[in-house]
Amino acid sequence: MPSLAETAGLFADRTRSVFCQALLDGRAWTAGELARYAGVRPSTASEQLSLLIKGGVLTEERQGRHRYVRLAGPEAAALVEALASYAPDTARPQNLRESVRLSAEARARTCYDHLAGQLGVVLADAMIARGLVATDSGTAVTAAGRAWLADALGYEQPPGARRPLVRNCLDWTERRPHLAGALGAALCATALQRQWLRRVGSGRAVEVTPQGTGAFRDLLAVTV
Amino acid sequence: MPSLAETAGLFADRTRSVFCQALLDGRAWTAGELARYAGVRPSTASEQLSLLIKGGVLTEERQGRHRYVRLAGPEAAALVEALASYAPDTARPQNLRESVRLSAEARARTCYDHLAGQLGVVLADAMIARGLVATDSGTAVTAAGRAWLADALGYEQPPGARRPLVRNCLDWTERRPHLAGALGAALCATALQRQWLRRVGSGRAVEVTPQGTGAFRDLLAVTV
DNA sequence: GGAACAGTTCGGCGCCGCCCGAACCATCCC
DNA sequence: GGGATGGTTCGGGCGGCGCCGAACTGTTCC
Repeated sequence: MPSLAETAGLFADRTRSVFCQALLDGRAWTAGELARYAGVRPSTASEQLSLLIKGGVLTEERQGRHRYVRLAGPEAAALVEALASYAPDTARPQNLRESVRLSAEARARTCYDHLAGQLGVVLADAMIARGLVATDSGTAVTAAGRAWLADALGYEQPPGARRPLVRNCLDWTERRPHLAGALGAALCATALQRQWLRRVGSGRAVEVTPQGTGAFRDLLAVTV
Repeated sequence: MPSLAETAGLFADRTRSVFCQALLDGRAWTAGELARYAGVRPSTASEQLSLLIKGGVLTEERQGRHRYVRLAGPEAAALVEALASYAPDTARPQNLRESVRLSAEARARTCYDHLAGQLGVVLADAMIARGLVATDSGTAVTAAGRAWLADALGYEQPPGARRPLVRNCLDWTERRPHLAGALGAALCATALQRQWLRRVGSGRAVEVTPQGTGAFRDLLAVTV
């Protein structure tokens, strides 16, 4: 059994922590993707990934010449989330503000590059209900979904893209899946850019703006 | 807002992690006590404590020439617990075993050097009910409690001891207090030594042995 | 005032950890 | 087979961090 210091040490490095936060989307990334994303050489990424795997934070899956890694499980993800969202609130008195922040994050927050919290779950439900995403065999974007994506968000999947368009990401507060993947990321980016959402406070919480309420109703027939 | 790596770095050191685990008992320790406990010089302890305070993990309270520190709050304690109890379970398939481990820890586990979980709470209730511990003004061991402690556990408070005999420690799973302090530590140590309890698995879970069931019934009139 | 004690600050030392480049292995594709 | 690509291993360099001892400040007690 590892000591507290050993476990913490796994995350106490910029590169490794960036890896873990990227993997919070639940996907399996290749070593090269992570290296480029974190801005380090492949050799460095390889070493750091091996440490995280040995420490039980990640698991790997070899396919041909690729090395896919993902978070080892919900506990690992919860640990990453807890460490990432730990806010010191050095001045204890304002418990009120702290609880406001936490409930704001429960309502709607970003989960690395897509949306989570109640908002993320509601949007995922709506897209499934409207037939934009199919869940019968795994998770896939339907033809209607692709059209919607191009039409509503102006997003076309770049040719040769590795990242799947859509992927379930279990929400650690809601315990229900929301949508990650390129679709989730595009939706989140568009919503922030067009000011359907704006970030509140210094954390990861977001809130729906008035025009956002209208946009989400028009696009997905949901009230948020 | 601190980065994941910064937050993790606060715990990624042997000395600082030992401090945090000691403070899991909910008490306020002085800088000198922690230094002796961790086996480092006072100057080192002073520096490391300042880092933990600046990082929002601990809070300090100066009284005369003493510097008392304690965990900053439940979130900090939860983080320490999560990091300390993170078990890799590298082989993912056995989700069953994992859930068994977690429920075993909820029933009965060690909280650094004393007992927590449902078992810890039940024992604390029994000791209060039998008048061994008084909770009217703070928490204190009664005369009967001292006699019981000497008689049942063979424990005498060493002269000049700093550590209080008993102290409430809020349980993060039960949300109710159990007993920490020298009493809790002595009880836990005795129970393990006399095989009233034994550790199960590689985590912090313990289970009550058959002779333990009898011992706890005889000592405290509780069935566990 | 003087002595004992708790804690802090500072300089310096040693080690460990992160990163890179280069060389190397394996896989895929033509 | 040959070339391109993904990944690993190894040696080396550099920086930072944790530790200590020594000197200092502040508190308590006689």
